[in-house]
Amino acid sequence: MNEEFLISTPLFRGSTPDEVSAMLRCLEARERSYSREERIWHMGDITTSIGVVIKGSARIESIDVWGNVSVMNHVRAGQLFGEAYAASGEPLMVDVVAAEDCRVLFLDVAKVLATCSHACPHHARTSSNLTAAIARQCLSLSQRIFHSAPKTIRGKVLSYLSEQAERSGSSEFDIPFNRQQLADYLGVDRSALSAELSRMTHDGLIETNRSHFKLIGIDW
Amino acid sequence: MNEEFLISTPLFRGSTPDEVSAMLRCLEARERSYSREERIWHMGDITTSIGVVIKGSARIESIDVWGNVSVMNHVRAGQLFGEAYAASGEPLMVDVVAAEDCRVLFLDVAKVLATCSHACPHHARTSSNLTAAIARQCLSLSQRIFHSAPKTIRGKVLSYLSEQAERSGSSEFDIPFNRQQLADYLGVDRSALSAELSRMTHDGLIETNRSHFKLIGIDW
DNA sequence: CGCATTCTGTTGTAACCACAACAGACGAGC
DNA sequence: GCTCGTCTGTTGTGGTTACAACAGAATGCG
Repeated sequence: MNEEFLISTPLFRGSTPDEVSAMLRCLEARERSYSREERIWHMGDITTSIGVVIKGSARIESIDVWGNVSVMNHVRAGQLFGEAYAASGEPLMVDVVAAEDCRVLFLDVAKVLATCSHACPHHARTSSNLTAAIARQCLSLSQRIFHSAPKTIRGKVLSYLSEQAERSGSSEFDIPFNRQQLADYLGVDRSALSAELSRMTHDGLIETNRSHFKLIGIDW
Repeated sequence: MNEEFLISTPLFRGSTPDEVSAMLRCLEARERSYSREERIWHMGDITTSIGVVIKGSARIESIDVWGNVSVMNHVRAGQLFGEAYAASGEPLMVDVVAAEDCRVLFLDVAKVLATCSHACPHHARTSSNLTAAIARQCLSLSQRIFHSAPKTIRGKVLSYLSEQAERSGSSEFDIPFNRQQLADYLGVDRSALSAELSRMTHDGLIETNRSHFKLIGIDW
Protein backbone atom coordinates (compact mmCIF):
# COMPACT_ATOMS: atom_id res chain seq x y z
CA MET A 1 0.00 0.00 0.00
CA ASN A 2 1.10 3.53 -0.66
CA GLU A 3 1.63 5.15 2.74
CA GLU A 4 3.51 8.05 1.16
CA PHE A 5 0.38 8.96 -0.75
CA LEU A 6 -1.93 8.42 2.21
CA ILE A 7 -0.14 10.89 4.48
CA SER A 8 -0.93 13.56 1.90
CA THR A 9 -4.67 12.91 2.19
CA PRO A 10 -6.92 14.84 4.56
CA LEU A 11 -7.69 11.71 6.53
CA PHE A 12 -4.12 10.74 7.41
CA ARG A 13 -2.58 14.19 7.37
CA GLY A 14 -0.17 14.68 10.27
CA SER A 15 0.90 11.07 10.57
CA THR A 16 4.12 9.40 9.46
CA PRO A 17 4.17 6.54 6.94
CA ASP A 18 5.00 4.10 9.72
CA GLU A 19 2.11 5.29 11.82
CA VAL A 20 -0.18 4.92 8.81
CA SER A 21 1.03 1.36 8.29
CA ALA A 22 0.28 0.54 11.90
CA MET A 23 -3.15 2.12 11.68
CA LEU A 24 -4.07 0.31 8.49
CA ARG A 25 -3.45 -2.99 10.21
CA CYS A 26 -5.30 -1.82 13.30
CA LEU A 27 -8.24 -0.66 11.18
CA GLU A 28 -8.34 -3.80 9.06
CA ALA A 29 -8.22 -1.71 5.92
CA ARG A 30 -9.14 -3.37 2.64
CA GLU A 31 -8.36 -2.27 -0.86
CA ARG A 32 -10.17 -2.93 -4.14
CA SER A 33 -9.94 -1.85 -7.75
CA TYR A 34 -12.80 -0.84 -10.00
CA SER A 35 -12.97 -0.23 -13.70
CA ARG A 36 -14.54 2.80 -15.34
CA GLU A 37 -18.30 3.11 -14.77
CA GLU A 38 -18.30 0.15 -12.39
CA ARG A 39 -20.67 0.58 -9.47
CA ILE A 40 -18.86 0.79 -6.14
CA TRP A 41 -21.94 1.16 -3.94
CA HIS A 42 -25.65 0.98 -4.70
CA MET A 43 -28.46 3.16 -3.50
CA GLY A 44 -30.10 1.55 -0.46
CA ASP A 45 -26.91 -0.15 0.73
CA ILE A 46 -26.03 0.31 4.35
CA THR A 47 -22.32 0.79 4.75
CA THR A 48 -20.13 0.74 7.83
CA SER A 49 -17.04 1.70 5.85
CA ILE A 50 -15.73 4.88 4.39
CA GLY A 51 -13.94 4.87 1.05
CA VAL A 52 -10.66 6.60 0.32
CA VAL A 53 -9.94 7.07 -3.38
CA ILE A 54 -6.32 6.05 -3.93
CA LYS A 55 -6.22 6.37 -7.69
CA GLY A 56 -8.69 7.62 -10.28
CA SER A 57 -11.93 9.24 -9.21
CA ALA A 58 -15.55 8.48 -8.48
CA ARG A 59 -18.93 10.07 -8.94
CA ILE A 60 -21.72 10.29 -6.38
CA GLU A 61 -25.03 10.26 -8.19
CA SER A 62 -28.62 9.24 -7.84
CA ILE A 63 -31.13 7.93 -10.32
CA ASP A 64 -34.85 8.26 -9.79
CA VAL A 65 -37.51 5.85 -11.00
CA TRP A 66 -37.85 7.71 -14.28
CA GLY A 67 -34.16 7.43 -15.03
CA ASN A 68 -33.31 11.04 -14.24
CA VAL A 69 -29.73 11.25 -13.10
CA SER A 70 -28.57 13.77 -10.52
CA VAL A 71 -24.83 14.08 -9.94
CA MET A 72 -24.20 14.98 -6.31
CA ASN A 73 -20.44 15.25 -6.34
CA HIS A 74 -17.17 14.15 -7.84
CA VAL A 75 -14.53 12.58 -5.63
CA ARG A 76 -10.86 12.91 -6.59
CA ALA A 77 -7.88 10.82 -5.51
CA GLY A 78 -7.11 11.41 -1.86
CA GLN A 79 -10.69 12.31 -0.99
CA LEU A 80 -13.26 10.33 0.94
CA PHE A 81 -16.75 9.17 0.18
CA GLY A 82 -19.51 7.63 2.26
CA GLU A 83 -18.33 9.29 5.48
CA ALA A 84 -21.73 10.76 6.21
CA TYR A 85 -23.65 7.56 5.54
CA ALA A 86 -21.22 5.39 7.45
CA ALA A 87 -21.10 7.75 10.41
CA SER A 88 -24.87 8.07 10.63
CA GLY A 89 -25.81 4.50 9.77
CA GLU A 90 -28.42 5.60 7.23
CA PRO A 91 -28.90 3.72 3.97
CA LEU A 92 -27.33 5.31 0.89
CA MET A 93 -29.55 7.73 -1.02
CA VAL A 94 -27.01 7.63 -3.87
CA ASP A 95 -24.91 5.40 -6.06
CA VAL A 96 -21.13 5.61 -6.09
CA VAL A 97 -19.64 4.96 -9.54
CA ALA A 98 -16.04 4.81 -10.72
CA ALA A 99 -15.60 7.83 -12.99
CA GLU A 100 -12.40 6.23 -14.31
CA ASP A 101 -10.44 3.10 -13.45
CA CYS A 102 -9.74 3.50 -9.78
CA ARG A 103 -8.50 1.95 -6.58
CA VAL A 104 -10.29 2.43 -3.30
CA LEU A 105 -9.27 1.83 0.29
CA PHE A 106 -12.09 0.91 2.68
CA LEU A 107 -11.91 1.60 6.41
CA ASP A 108 -14.40 0.67 9.09
CA VAL A 109 -15.83 3.95 10.34
CA ALA A 110 -16.44 2.68 13.87
CA LYS A 111 -12.80 1.63 14.16
CA VAL A 112 -11.62 5.01 12.91
CA LEU A 113 -13.81 6.98 15.28
CA ALA A 114 -13.38 4.75 18.31
CA THR A 115 -10.68 5.88 20.70
CA CYS A 116 -8.37 2.94 20.37
CA SER A 117 -7.04 2.69 23.89
CA HIS A 118 -4.19 0.26 23.42
CA ALA A 119 -1.91 0.83 20.49
CA CYS A 120 -2.36 3.92 18.36
CA PRO A 121 -1.87 7.43 19.75
CA HIS A 122 -1.99 8.87 16.22
CA HIS A 123 -5.38 7.21 15.93
CA ALA A 124 -6.97 10.14 17.75
CA ARG A 125 -5.64 12.52 15.12
CA THR A 126 -7.05 10.42 12.31
CA SER A 127 -10.39 10.31 14.08
CA SER A 128 -10.49 14.07 14.31
CA ASN A 129 -9.34 14.32 10.69
CA LEU A 130 -12.37 12.26 9.77
CA THR A 131 -14.70 14.61 11.57
CA ALA A 132 -13.15 17.53 9.72
CA ALA A 133 -13.57 15.67 6.44
CA ILE A 134 -17.26 15.11 7.11
CA ALA A 135 -17.58 18.81 7.88
CA ARG A 136 -15.93 19.72 4.59
CA GLN A 137 -18.29 17.33 2.87
CA CYS A 138 -21.15 19.49 4.14
CA LEU A 139 -19.52 22.55 2.64
CA SER A 140 -19.06 20.73 -0.64
CA LEU A 141 -22.77 19.90 -0.73
CA SER A 142 -23.57 23.50 0.12
CA GLN A 143 -21.56 24.62 -2.86
CA ARG A 144 -23.32 22.18 -5.10
CA ILE A 145 -26.56 23.82 -3.92
CA PHE A 146 -25.22 27.28 -4.69
CA HIS A 147 -24.26 26.20 -8.19
CA SER A 148 -27.74 25.01 -8.99
CA ALA A 149 -29.46 27.96 -7.30
CA PRO A 150 -29.27 30.56 -10.11
CA LYS A 151 -32.35 30.61 -12.28
CA THR A 152 -30.63 30.61 -15.66
CA ILE A 153 -28.23 28.07 -17.12
CA ARG A 154 -25.69 30.81 -17.67
CA GLY A 155 -25.83 31.75 -14.00
CA LYS A 156 -25.32 28.15 -12.91
CA VAL A 157 -22.45 27.62 -15.32
CA LEU A 158 -20.67 30.79 -14.22
CA SER A 159 -21.14 29.90 -10.57
CA TYR A 160 -19.61 26.48 -11.16
CA LEU A 161 -16.78 27.59 -13.42
CA SER A 162 -15.80 30.40 -11.08
CA GLU A 163 -15.37 27.97 -8.25
CA GLN A 164 -13.37 25.59 -10.41
CA ALA A 165 -11.09 28.42 -11.51
CA GLU A 166 -10.57 29.49 -7.93
CA ARG A 167 -9.88 25.94 -6.82
CA SER A 168 -7.32 25.42 -9.58
CA GLY A 169 -5.77 28.83 -9.02
CA SER A 170 -5.96 29.62 -12.71
CA SER A 171 -8.43 30.95 -15.24
CA GLU A 172 -7.71 27.87 -17.33
CA PHE A 173 -8.58 24.44 -16.00
CA ASP A 174 -10.14 21.03 -16.63
CA ILE A 175 -13.37 19.88 -15.07
CA PRO A 176 -14.02 16.25 -14.08
CA PHE A 177 -17.31 16.03 -15.98
CA ASN A 178 -18.34 15.54 -19.55
CA ARG A 179 -21.29 17.57 -20.85
CA GLN A 180 -23.94 15.13 -19.70
CA GLN A 181 -22.48 14.87 -16.22
CA LEU A 182 -22.07 18.61 -15.89
CA ALA A 183 -25.70 19.02 -16.90
CA ASP A 184 -26.72 16.46 -14.29
CA TYR A 185 -24.62 18.26 -11.67
CA LEU A 186 -26.16 21.63 -12.44
CA GLY A 187 -29.62 20.17 -12.87
CA VAL A 188 -30.17 21.25 -16.47
CA ASP A 189 -30.67 19.67 -19.87
CA ARG A 190 -27.54 18.63 -21.71
CA SER A 191 -28.39 20.08 -25.09
CA ALA A 192 -29.51 23.32 -23.48
CA LEU A 193 -26.21 23.40 -21.62
CA SER A 194 -24.25 22.88 -24.83
CA ALA A 195 -26.19 25.64 -26.51
CA GLU A 196 -25.59 28.02 -23.62
CA LEU A 197 -21.86 27.24 -23.60
CA SER A 198 -21.82 28.09 -27.30
CA ARG A 199 -23.53 31.39 -26.64
CA MET A 200 -21.15 32.18 -23.80
CA THR A 201 -18.20 31.46 -26.08
CA HIS A 202 -19.76 33.69 -28.72
CA ASP A 203 -20.27 36.41 -26.10
CA GLY A 204 -16.60 36.21 -25.23
CA LEU A 205 -17.09 34.97 -21.68
CA ILE A 206 -15.35 31.62 -21.97
CA GLU A 207 -13.39 29.36 -24.25
CA THR A 208 -13.94 25.65 -24.07
CA ASN A 209 -12.96 22.42 -25.67
CA ARG A 210 -14.51 19.30 -24.20
CA SER A 211 -13.66 19.34 -20.50
CA HIS A 212 -11.13 22.15 -20.78
CA PHE A 213 -12.32 25.63 -19.90
CA LYS A 214 -10.91 29.13 -19.86
CA LEU A 215 -12.57 32.09 -18.25
CA ILE A 216 -11.98 35.26 -20.25
CA GLY A 217 -11.32 38.63 -18.72
CA ILE A 218 -10.44 37.38 -15.27
CA ASP A 219 -7.00 38.19 -13.90
CA TRP A 220 -5.20 35.94 -11.48
CA MET B 1 -30.37 26.12 31.90
CA ASN B 2 -32.63 23.33 30.87
CA GLU B 3 -30.62 20.15 31.20
CA GLU B 4 -33.74 18.02 30.96
CA PHE B 5 -34.31 19.39 27.49
CA LEU B 6 -30.69 19.10 26.47
CA ILE B 7 -30.43 15.37 27.18
CA SER B 8 -33.19 14.89 24.61
CA THR B 9 -31.10 16.54 21.88
CA PRO B 10 -28.86 14.59 19.51
CA LEU B 11 -25.78 16.30 20.90
CA PHE B 12 -26.23 15.38 24.55
CA ARG B 13 -28.14 12.15 24.08
CA GLY B 14 -26.92 9.45 26.42
CA SER B 15 -25.87 11.75 29.24
CA THR B 16 -27.59 12.49 32.54
CA PRO B 17 -28.70 16.00 33.53
CA ASP B 18 -25.86 16.20 36.04
CA GLU B 19 -23.30 15.23 33.45
CA VAL B 20 -24.68 17.85 31.10
CA SER B 21 -24.37 20.49 33.84
CA ALA B 22 -20.77 19.53 34.38
CA MET B 23 -20.04 19.63 30.66
CA LEU B 24 -21.67 23.01 30.14
CA ARG B 25 -19.31 24.48 32.73
CA CYS B 26 -16.37 22.62 31.24
CA LEU B 27 -17.31 23.85 27.73
CA GLU B 28 -17.92 27.42 28.81
CA ALA B 29 -21.31 27.35 27.18
CA ARG B 30 -23.07 30.65 26.58
CA GLU B 31 -26.70 31.31 25.91
CA ARG B 32 -28.42 34.13 24.05
CA SER B 33 -31.89 35.06 22.92
CA TYR B 34 -32.90 36.42 19.54
CA SER B 35 -36.12 37.88 18.29
CA ARG B 36 -37.88 36.90 15.09
CA GLU B 37 -35.91 37.68 11.92
CA GLU B 38 -32.88 38.78 13.92
CA ARG B 39 -29.59 37.78 12.35
CA ILE B 40 -27.66 35.27 14.46
CA TRP B 41 -24.64 34.94 12.19
CA HIS B 42 -23.63 36.76 9.02
CA MET B 43 -22.19 35.42 5.82
CA GLY B 44 -18.42 35.70 5.92
CA ASP B 45 -18.18 35.30 9.69
CA ILE B 46 -15.71 32.77 10.97
CA THR B 47 -17.13 30.88 13.89
CA THR B 48 -15.50 28.59 16.38
CA SER B 49 -18.81 27.77 18.06
CA ILE B 50 -21.71 25.57 17.22
CA GLY B 51 -25.24 26.67 18.01
CA VAL B 52 -27.88 24.55 19.72
CA VAL B 53 -31.42 25.81 19.28
CA ILE B 54 -33.08 25.64 22.72
CA LYS B 55 -36.36 27.27 21.82
CA GLY B 56 -37.88 28.52 18.60
CA SER B 57 -36.17 27.81 15.29
CA ALA B 58 -33.74 29.27 12.81
CA ARG B 59 -33.27 29.45 9.08
CA ILE B 60 -30.02 28.93 7.20
CA GLU B 61 -30.08 31.03 4.06
CA SER B 62 -27.89 32.93 1.67
CA ILE B 63 -28.40 36.11 -0.27
CA ASP B 64 -26.46 36.87 -3.42
CA VAL B 65 -25.49 40.31 -4.66
CA TRP B 66 -28.73 40.67 -6.62
CA GLY B 67 -30.82 39.97 -3.54
CA ASN B 68 -31.80 36.44 -4.52
CA VAL B 69 -32.46 34.42 -1.40
CA SER B 70 -31.73 30.73 -1.19
CA VAL B 71 -32.96 28.88 1.89
CA MET B 72 -30.55 26.08 2.73
CA ASN B 73 -32.28 24.57 5.71
CA HIS B 74 -34.54 25.06 8.69
CA VAL B 75 -33.27 24.23 12.18
CA ARG B 76 -35.75 23.23 14.87
CA ALA B 77 -35.40 23.28 18.64
CA GLY B 78 -32.91 20.66 19.76
CA GLN B 79 -30.97 20.76 16.51
CA LEU B 80 -27.56 22.21 15.77
CA PHE B 81 -26.28 24.73 13.28
CA GLY B 82 -22.85 25.84 12.22
CA GLU B 83 -21.25 22.47 13.03
CA ALA B 84 -19.71 22.13 9.60
CA TYR B 85 -18.30 25.64 9.50
CA ALA B 86 -17.00 25.52 13.05
CA ALA B 87 -15.41 22.12 12.56
CA SER B 88 -13.73 23.07 9.29
CA GLY B 89 -12.79 26.64 10.18
CA GLU B 90 -14.15 27.98 6.89
CA PRO B 91 -16.01 31.30 6.75
CA LEU B 92 -19.80 31.07 6.60
CA MET B 93 -21.28 30.94 3.12
CA VAL B 94 -24.70 31.58 4.67
CA ASP B 95 -26.63 33.73 7.09
CA VAL B 96 -28.36 32.26 10.13
CA VAL B 97 -31.62 34.01 10.96
CA ALA B 98 -34.10 33.48 13.79
CA ALA B 99 -37.25 32.14 12.13
CA GLU B 100 -39.14 32.94 15.34
CA ASP B 101 -38.16 34.28 18.74
CA CYS B 102 -35.56 31.84 19.91
CA ARG B 103 -32.89 30.96 22.43
CA VAL B 104 -29.56 29.53 21.39
CA LEU B 105 -26.79 27.81 23.30
CA PHE B 106 -23.28 28.29 21.92
CA LEU B 107 -20.50 25.77 22.50
CA ASP B 108 -16.88 26.01 21.47
CA VAL B 109 -16.39 23.30 18.87
CA ALA B 110 -12.74 22.71 19.76
CA LYS B 111 -13.68 22.11 23.36
CA VAL B 112 -16.42 19.69 22.38
CA LEU B 113 -14.21 17.70 20.05
CA ALA B 114 -11.07 17.73 22.20
CA THR B 115 -10.64 14.71 24.38
CA CYS B 116 -10.88 16.39 27.73
CA SER B 117 -8.39 14.35 29.71
CA HIS B 118 -9.15 15.50 33.24
CA ALA B 119 -12.77 15.77 34.22
CA CYS B 120 -15.45 14.56 31.82
CA PRO B 121 -15.72 10.93 30.76
CA HIS B 122 -19.11 11.64 29.15
CA HIS B 123 -17.33 14.26 27.10
CA ALA B 124 -16.18 11.58 24.65
CA ARG B 125 -19.77 10.58 24.02
CA THR B 126 -20.77 14.16 23.31
CA SER B 127 -17.84 14.50 20.96
CA SER B 128 -18.93 11.47 19.01
CA ASN B 129 -22.52 12.72 19.08
CA LEU B 130 -21.27 15.87 17.40
CA THR B 131 -19.60 13.90 14.64
CA ALA B 132 -22.83 12.01 14.07
CA ALA B 133 -24.72 15.30 13.96
CA ILE B 134 -22.40 16.68 11.31
CA ALA B 135 -22.93 13.51 9.31
CA ARG B 136 -26.69 13.87 9.53
CA GLN B 137 -26.27 17.47 8.42
CA CYS B 138 -24.75 16.12 5.20
CA LEU B 139 -27.78 13.92 4.67
CA SER B 140 -30.06 16.86 5.28
CA LEU B 141 -28.26 18.86 2.60
CA SER B 142 -28.48 15.89 0.27
CA GLN B 143 -32.21 15.83 0.74
CA ARG B 144 -32.46 19.52 0.04
CA ILE B 145 -30.67 18.76 -3.24
CA PHE B 146 -33.12 15.98 -4.07
CA HIS B 147 -36.05 18.28 -3.46
CA SER B 148 -34.80 20.84 -5.92
CA ALA B 149 -33.72 18.26 -8.51
CA PRO B 150 -37.05 17.62 -10.28
CA LYS B 151 -37.52 19.79 -13.34
CA THR B 152 -41.07 20.93 -12.62
CA ILE B 153 -42.41 22.84 -9.64
CA ARG B 154 -44.94 20.10 -9.02
CA GLY B 155 -42.18 17.52 -8.84
CA LYS B 156 -40.22 19.58 -6.36
CA VAL B 157 -43.26 20.24 -4.21
CA LEU B 158 -44.25 16.59 -4.10
CA SER B 159 -40.70 15.56 -3.26
CA TYR B 160 -40.63 18.00 -0.37
CA LEU B 161 -44.12 17.33 0.94
CA SER B 162 -43.61 13.58 0.81
CA GLU B 163 -40.58 13.87 3.04
CA GLN B 164 -42.39 16.15 5.45
CA ALA B 165 -45.30 13.73 5.65
CA GLU B 166 -42.95 10.84 6.31
CA ARG B 167 -41.06 12.81 8.94
CA SER B 168 -44.25 13.77 10.74
CA GLY B 169 -45.70 10.28 10.42
CA SER B 170 -48.93 11.63 9.05
CA SER B 171 -50.43 12.75 5.76
CA GLU B 172 -51.38 15.99 7.49
CA PHE B 173 -48.69 18.30 8.83
CA ASP B 174 -47.32 21.82 9.11
CA ILE B 175 -44.21 23.05 7.37
CA PRO B 176 -41.83 25.60 8.89
CA PHE B 177 -41.89 27.89 5.85
CA ASN B 178 -44.22 30.48 4.45
CA ARG B 179 -44.74 30.58 0.68
CA GLN B 180 -41.77 32.81 -0.02
CA GLN B 181 -39.42 30.70 2.09
CA LEU B 182 -40.69 27.46 0.59
CA ALA B 183 -40.10 28.92 -2.86
CA ASP B 184 -36.56 29.92 -1.85
CA TYR B 185 -35.96 26.45 -0.44
CA LEU B 186 -37.15 24.72 -3.62
CA GLY B 187 -35.47 27.27 -5.86
CA VAL B 188 -38.59 28.50 -7.65
CA ASP B 189 -40.60 31.70 -7.95
CA ARG B 190 -43.11 32.37 -5.20
CA SER B 191 -46.05 33.28 -7.40
CA ALA B 192 -45.39 30.31 -9.65
CA LEU B 193 -45.34 28.12 -6.54
CA SER B 194 -48.66 29.52 -5.34
CA ALA B 195 -50.17 28.91 -8.74
CA GLU B 196 -48.89 25.35 -8.85
CA LEU B 197 -50.23 24.64 -5.33
CA SER B 198 -53.61 25.88 -6.54
CA ARG B 199 -53.49 23.56 -9.51
CA MET B 200 -52.47 20.63 -7.29
CA THR B 201 -55.38 21.37 -4.96
CA HIS B 202 -57.69 21.53 -7.95
CA ASP B 203 -56.28 18.22 -9.22
CA GLY B 204 -57.07 16.65 -5.85
CA LEU B 205 -53.47 15.95 -4.87
CA ILE B 206 -53.28 18.11 -1.77
CA GLU B 207 -55.20 20.39 0.53
CA THR B 208 -53.48 23.38 2.00
CA ASN B 209 -54.07 26.41 4.12
CA ARG B 210 -51.07 28.62 4.74
CA SER B 211 -48.39 26.36 6.21
CA HIS B 212 -50.71 23.44 6.84
CA PHE B 213 -50.72 20.68 4.25
CA LYS B 214 -52.54 17.43 3.66
CA LEU B 215 -51.55 14.86 1.10
CA ILE B 216 -54.60 13.23 -0.45
CA GLY B 217 -54.83 9.55 -1.30
CA ILE B 218 -51.92 8.42 0.82
CA ASP B 219 -52.52 5.88 3.55
CA TRP B 220 -50.48 5.77 6.70
C1' DC C 1 -62.39 49.08 15.41
C1' DG C 2 -59.51 51.07 11.89
C1' DC C 3 -55.19 51.12 9.81
C1' DA C 4 -51.00 49.48 7.98
C1' DT C 5 -48.32 45.63 6.83
C1' DT C 6 -47.53 41.18 5.43
C1' DC C 7 -48.89 37.12 3.14
C1' DT C 8 -51.16 34.64 -0.45
C1' DG C 9 -53.40 33.76 -4.83
C1' DT C 10 -54.35 35.27 -9.71
C1' DT C 11 -53.34 36.57 -14.29
C1' DG C 12 -50.81 37.80 -18.56
C1' DT C 13 -46.58 38.06 -20.95
C1' DA C 14 -42.03 37.37 -22.25
C1' DA C 15 -38.13 34.62 -21.52
C1' DC C 16 -36.14 30.48 -20.79
C1' DC C 17 -35.66 25.79 -20.88
C1' DA C 18 -36.62 20.71 -21.70
C1' DC C 19 -37.16 17.64 -25.20
C1' DA C 20 -36.42 15.40 -29.45
C1' DA C 21 -34.06 14.65 -33.51
C1' DC C 22 -30.11 15.04 -36.04
C1' DA C 23 -25.24 15.83 -37.82
C1' DG C 24 -20.59 16.25 -37.23
C1' DA C 25 -16.39 15.48 -34.26
C1' DC C 26 -13.82 12.52 -31.68
C1' DG C 27 -11.73 8.31 -29.97
C1' DA C 28 -11.06 3.29 -29.50
C1' DG C 29 -10.19 -0.92 -31.54
C1' DC C 30 -9.23 -3.73 -35.43
C1' DG D 1 -7.32 3.75 -42.58
C1' DC D 2 -11.86 2.22 -41.46
C1' DT D 3 -15.84 1.35 -38.56
C1' DC D 4 -18.49 1.82 -34.72
C1' DG D 5 -19.93 3.91 -30.62
C1' DT D 6 -19.77 7.91 -27.82
C1' DC D 7 -19.68 12.74 -27.14
C1' DT D 8 -20.85 17.34 -28.47
C1' DG D 9 -23.16 21.09 -30.86
C1' DT D 10 -27.33 22.75 -33.46
C1' DT D 11 -32.01 23.73 -34.23
C1' DG D 12 -37.10 24.15 -33.67
C1' DT D 13 -41.10 23.67 -30.88
C1' DG D 14 -44.02 23.34 -27.10
C1' DG D 15 -44.30 23.67 -22.32
C1' DT D 16 -42.97 25.69 -17.93
C1' DT D 17 -41.46 29.19 -15.43
C1' DA D 18 -39.93 33.89 -13.93
C1' DC D 19 -41.45 38.35 -13.51
C1' DA D 20 -44.45 42.11 -12.61
C1' DA D 21 -48.54 43.99 -11.08
C1' DC D 22 -52.50 43.66 -8.54
C1' DA D 23 -56.40 42.25 -5.26
C1' DG D 24 -58.06 40.06 -1.41
C1' DA D 25 -57.15 37.69 3.08
C1' DA D 26 -54.86 37.52 7.31
C1' DT D 27 -52.29 39.58 10.96
C1' DG D 28 -50.53 42.92 14.22
C1' DC D 29 -50.98 47.24 16.53
C1' DG D 30 -52.54 51.50 18.38
